Amino acid sequence: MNLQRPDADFYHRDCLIVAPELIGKILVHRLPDGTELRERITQTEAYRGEEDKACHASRGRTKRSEMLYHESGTIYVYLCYGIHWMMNIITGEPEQPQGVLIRAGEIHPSPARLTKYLQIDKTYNGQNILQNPDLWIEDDGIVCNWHTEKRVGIDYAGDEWKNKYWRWVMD
DNA sequence: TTAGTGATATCC
DNA sequence: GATATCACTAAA
Repeated sequence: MNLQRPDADFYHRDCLIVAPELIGKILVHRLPDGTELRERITQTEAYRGEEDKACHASRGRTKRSEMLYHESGTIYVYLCYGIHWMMNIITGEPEQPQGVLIRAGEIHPSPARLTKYLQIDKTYNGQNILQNPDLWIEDDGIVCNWHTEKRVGIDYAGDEWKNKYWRWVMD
């Protein structure tokens, strides 16, 4: 098997390019006891810039949205509804807030269940996925077909932004 | 359909 | 300091 890991150039592109390319890749988390949890990504969503009303950076740079402005490969994890951890990977240029939400995996088809299984929480917020020895993306060469849909759970963002087909789903 | 849950942003 | 909001899930 020919395993590769996406490098800095992979993430250093627009989120609209990176999001579909993450489909089919495998997210791996190695626990302190050596156990490796892995899950193939089946769904992603792009959040792009301060003008994207659905993006956490739409209200400017805050303590929470800070990570969106960091260099590509930075991991952005935040707590939603008091219970659920959401994991994003930052893409594109620094200072241009954008990222890709890991929305679902093969076994755990929702963002919160995925992070729960992989045991990803705020301790990873702000770390770089290219530099953390215990968390990485693997490419086993499988190419998947996908289609796009509207993003979910962002009714507050207004018609222009909530109707964008910025969600990628594996077929 | 609705409760659960708590950090964050925004308003006094 | 107080309140409203929220990129969700599970149970009913």
